[in-house]
Amino acid sequence: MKARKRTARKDHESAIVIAEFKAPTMEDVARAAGVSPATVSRCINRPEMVREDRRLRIRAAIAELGYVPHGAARALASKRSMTIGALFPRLNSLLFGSFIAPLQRRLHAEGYTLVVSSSDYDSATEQQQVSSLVSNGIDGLVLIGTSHDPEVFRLLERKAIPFVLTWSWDRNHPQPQIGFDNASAAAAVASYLLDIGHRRIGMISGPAEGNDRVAARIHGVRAALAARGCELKDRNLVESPFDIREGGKAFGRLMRQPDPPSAVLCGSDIFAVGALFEARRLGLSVPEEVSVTGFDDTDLASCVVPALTTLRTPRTEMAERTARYLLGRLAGRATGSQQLETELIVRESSAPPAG
Amino acid sequence: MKARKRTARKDHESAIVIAEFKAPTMEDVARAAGVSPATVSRCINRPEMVREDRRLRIRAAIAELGYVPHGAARALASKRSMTIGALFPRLNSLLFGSFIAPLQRRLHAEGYTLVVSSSDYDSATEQQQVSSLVSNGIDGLVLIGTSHDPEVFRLLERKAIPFVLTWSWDRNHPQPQIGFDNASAAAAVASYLLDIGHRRIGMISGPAEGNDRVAARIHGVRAALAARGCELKDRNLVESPFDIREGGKAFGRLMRQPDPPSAVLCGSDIFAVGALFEARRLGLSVPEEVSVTGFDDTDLASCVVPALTTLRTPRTEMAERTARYLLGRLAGRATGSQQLETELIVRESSAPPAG
DNA sequence: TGCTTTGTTGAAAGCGCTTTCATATGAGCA
DNA sequence: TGCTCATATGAAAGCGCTTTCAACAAAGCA
Repeated sequence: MKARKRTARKDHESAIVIAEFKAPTMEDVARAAGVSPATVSRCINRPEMVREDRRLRIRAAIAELGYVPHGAARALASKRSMTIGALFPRLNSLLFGSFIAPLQRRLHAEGYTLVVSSSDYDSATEQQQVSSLVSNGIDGLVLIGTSHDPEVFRLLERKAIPFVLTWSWDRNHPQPQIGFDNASAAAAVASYLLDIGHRRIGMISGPAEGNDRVAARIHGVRAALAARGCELKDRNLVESPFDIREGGKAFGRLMRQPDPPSAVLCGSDIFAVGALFEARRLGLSVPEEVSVTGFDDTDLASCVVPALTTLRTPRTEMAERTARYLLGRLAGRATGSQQLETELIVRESSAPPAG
Repeated sequence: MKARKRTARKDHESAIVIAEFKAPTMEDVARAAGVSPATVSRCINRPEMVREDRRLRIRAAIAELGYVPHGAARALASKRSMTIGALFPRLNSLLFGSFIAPLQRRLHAEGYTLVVSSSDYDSATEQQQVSSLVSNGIDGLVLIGTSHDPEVFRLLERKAIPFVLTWSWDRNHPQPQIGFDNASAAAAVASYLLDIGHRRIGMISGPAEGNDRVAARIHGVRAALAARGCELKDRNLVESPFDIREGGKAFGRLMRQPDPPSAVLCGSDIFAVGALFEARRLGLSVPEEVSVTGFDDTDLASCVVPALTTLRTPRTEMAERTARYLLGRLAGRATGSQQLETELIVRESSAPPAG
């Protein structure tokens, strides 16, 4: 297992022998098992092609030498890296448990490694990251939302890398998507609030610029209100960074108006949780004095007191379908876009307006 | 840029010509720029070695062809993949914003890609994941905690892959570490509670098995209590999965005892937040009737009402130092273990016991 | 028995880069 | 002018694998 490196000194000086570890290669395994490297390779990749006795010998040799295949060499020779990339605008906790984790679990089960990175809501960074992922040899890519620089798609198509857009669904978009309709999901929440009697509705939204999901949610709320003869007044729509504390501040701003909304529809559970805490600080009781709704149905939503009325987005299912889609594409199967359903979860934080 | 693939049919049948995209290689760039591939390679990796006029020509060719280097080929030839692995027991939100994100930012700034994965608190999975990471060619590895299978270290040493253990600090551990002393951090919280008069102290802890950080925290609390003539009774120590709701349940169990603790020390902010909500449900006021402390000082800690007294762990600094350490090792610089400081943050959720 | 078919195997040719190594060029100096 | 030295370049040899391809043995068939 050790290779000896001889550093010979001139003439009669003593030779210095340095022992150093050299990672075993496939050739070493082949030699140890008494077969050719080609057979070792087959044994690893398509074991059924190798006769059983040799297979066992090879496996024993692999175990004994502690052989670990060289991924780069493999990728170079086979033209597939067995890694999938996922590029998110930001790596936040919301994503994690419910989307990235199942995605990676599913991919890993098929032998793929998931590489995640973030673009920080910046188009140039996104391009650069996609390029870096492509350079790293990803076999497939998961993107969030529909709005991306055309250059990104050009590169992916050029390299023939399968990709899929998630977290949104837009029937007019040409690219493969696996997501839900943010506009109608948000509209459902708004309609619910209208149904139980609210007319003065406020909204806390993420920054809409460059974020199609956020924009769609705002649009959905506006549409739902308009359909019932209401409107979302500019002063009742406040954009805030995705952060609990900022959500609280936004809520404060909304509620300190002379004629505050009777219900605040939050574009994210993050905001709603912040709003709940802020309401408590302001001495406003939820839902008696003001209703608050969230979006996404994160873990927190059901833990919080009062438990949040929110819109459940099918993140885990989305992750699983995304994995399946990509794996399918990589296996040469053609699959189409998929629209997923969302569900309004009514809990304790919403009620008909007082009076 | 298109390669033409001729599928010739026999004899006089017409030939079918299929145009397909072929990603440009370094050779294509070299040809376009009128130089050799070697020069293109140098232009990418050590631009100062290439004369300016050629450098410009090469860059123009790269841009024009949309050339993206082939990472696997690069890794194979250069023997470095420019990726760093990080293996966590679980990918939870806590880690994300405050540790993984800064780690990846720092590494990315130096041209490295971070690959994260999780072992699910399982030693076999961990080994397998390390092996997979090594196979993927990581140049360095970040591990959490001190307790790992010797096989893991063997493999890393064998392949001469620099690694570092984080989130813990144990002066008796031989491996390079960048972390903090969980035992004394937890002891600090316990001492504080003792200082303000608590004697009946309960603790909600994560599952200690196979988790050296959790074990150290319990140990620290025990030691601090013992030093003041108190003890952590078995019935006052409850282990719970890392989950808000479970934390709440654990709190309920603690408080429903005939002689409940006057302060509950939580081994994680997660538990403390759950405890806060549960207290509200039980009609217990915090801190008047029971003090609650957290651990880590996550975002939530300061947002929650009442704001959490907690122990701040230096996650971001740890990430930065971890990155610096690994980058240093990769640059051939030798660096040592580093112990980081923690800080007790007193907020609203703790007060002297009633009466 | 002679033929085709099926199942296993090894030799060898790359995959797209990096990195010696040798060479060429021009500058610096005497 | 003739020499050395520093600098910039290209040719070519791999990096460790996968994957044709051809070879061969064993099996099936007539």
